[in-house]
Amino acid sequence: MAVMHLQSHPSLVEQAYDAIIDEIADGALAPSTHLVQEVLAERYGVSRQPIQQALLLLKSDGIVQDAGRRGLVVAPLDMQMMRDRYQVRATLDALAAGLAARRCAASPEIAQQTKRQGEHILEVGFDAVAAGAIKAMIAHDVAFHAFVYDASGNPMIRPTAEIHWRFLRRVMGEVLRKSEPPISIWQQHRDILAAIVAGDPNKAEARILSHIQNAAARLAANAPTGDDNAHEKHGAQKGRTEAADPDDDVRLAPRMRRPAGPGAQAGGGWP
Amino acid sequence: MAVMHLQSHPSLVEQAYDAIIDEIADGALAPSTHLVQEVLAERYGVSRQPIQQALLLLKSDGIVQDAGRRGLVVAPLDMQMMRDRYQVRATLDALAAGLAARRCAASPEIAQQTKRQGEHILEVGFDAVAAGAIKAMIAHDVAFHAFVYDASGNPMIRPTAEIHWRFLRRVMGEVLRKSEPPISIWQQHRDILAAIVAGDPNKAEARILSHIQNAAARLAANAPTGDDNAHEKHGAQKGRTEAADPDDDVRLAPRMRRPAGPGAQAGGGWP
DNA sequence: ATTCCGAATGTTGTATTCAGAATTCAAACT
DNA sequence: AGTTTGAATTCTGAATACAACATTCGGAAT
Repeated sequence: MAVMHLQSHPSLVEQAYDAIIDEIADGALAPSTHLVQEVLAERYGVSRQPIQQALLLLKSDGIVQDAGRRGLVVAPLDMQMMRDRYQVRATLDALAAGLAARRCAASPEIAQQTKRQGEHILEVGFDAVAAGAIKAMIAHDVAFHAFVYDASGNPMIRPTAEIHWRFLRRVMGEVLRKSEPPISIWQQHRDILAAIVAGDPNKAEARILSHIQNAAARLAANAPTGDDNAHEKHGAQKGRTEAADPDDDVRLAPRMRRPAGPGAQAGGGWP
Repeated sequence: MAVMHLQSHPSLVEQAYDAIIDEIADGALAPSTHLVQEVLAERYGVSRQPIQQALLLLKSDGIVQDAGRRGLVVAPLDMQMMRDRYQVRATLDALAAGLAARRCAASPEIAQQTKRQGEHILEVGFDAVAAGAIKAMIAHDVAFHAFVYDASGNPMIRPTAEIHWRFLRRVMGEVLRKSEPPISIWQQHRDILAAIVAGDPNKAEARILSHIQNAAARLAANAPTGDDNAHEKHGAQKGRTEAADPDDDVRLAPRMRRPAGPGAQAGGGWP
């Protein structure tokens, strides 16, 4: 791969973190690949120092793990682990959807605003499906669920769930490609949003739960081969005129964030 | 504070991480304290390098945050945030308790083993309450809930919840000290365990939920003063013949862990 | 006296160097 | 031939060095 120079301001550590996790997510760095600091440093045109720090973060996430006595490897993608993470995410999503519904029930203004924001996300989501752009579909899926987390009014839900998204992202592309057209996903999103805006917590929870169980089942059905996979993908994708559209790219929150900005939310007391 | 020398094998980064988070948890480093790498490095007798990396990890946890243009500060302890984290934890604990109950219902052997392990934890927990040892009580409380996470059979729950424990630990001491004797906490633990072993998921979930709501309410009632607090504590505690008993200390999992050891769990497919 | 400019200082991010440990390779020995 | 020892190499963690930038302090100009 060509040497690309990173630039400062988002610190080199953050850039290295993002660059590496992206390469892992889309298979350019296959599971069980040995990661050598020097090699990565050279690839990104920086010293070993920021790479080492980025790897430390990745290791604390569990995205990479130490290999035997020396060095790190890309964590193998373990289907059981993915199911476990889907299950945790389901619980968190249900919590968020329920809270969001309650918030909408409590305040018409919030309901109104939630409706507007949600519908905008739905719109671009449907567009991505229509266009058949896999990466964009993933990005907008992330965006929809992040929207639900935020709509809950509990700012701790999003970062808690994001850890799992970092993993799930590794298999979502595969699943979307193999399974039937994902228009149903966005129909479910539409229904979830409707329940939230209508202020019906039970319905919102139930719908988002079945939505995620659906996704998990789809994963199980299309389980990528145990250890390494997703190789042709990268080559095949290179052809596709490299994402000019800025949201045609999967964006998670930057690794570093402050837990709650001043006045991030008014949040009523928890029942 | 005296210069204490850290030793290698648990890497200096990990040791620094633990040392700093401990000082934050028990108030030796008050909220909003400015953290200067050089100072910490000197205090622990290491170079800036491991300190910088430990701070990076702490920052990614949200335990410290950047202060304006330069430097880091200990995150102020925000009561709203604590409530939000309790809420997330409640959901995760309920998930774990429900799953654990289902597992017990499915297999008498597992139920038996869960019962034995759980009762042992209860025993030492009650002892700690009887002895009135605050730090030990916190440690055993952590141990009980970690036990429930593990009993769920979903190994992703524990690390997800542990993030929140790292914060909650900062206020638990305060709350335990101020509120009525925490014997009721351990009675609740006993009841939760009973429901799990009996294989009753609904009851287990309901009980652990009310247990945590209870704890959150206790926190709200004894909210430490907005920004800085817990100072006499450290001085007063110094007298108490520094924890000879190894579990007389709050132990969370080390920051670095592998997500799922080989054969960590057999875990049946999620419904 | 107050304000503005600039030098001195402090602090961080990044690079480079150093030391120790693990792996590899090869030659020597059985 | 197979095994074993040991030296060269590779790689990581930690220390030190360096450069950019922000803050502070002091003096000069108004």
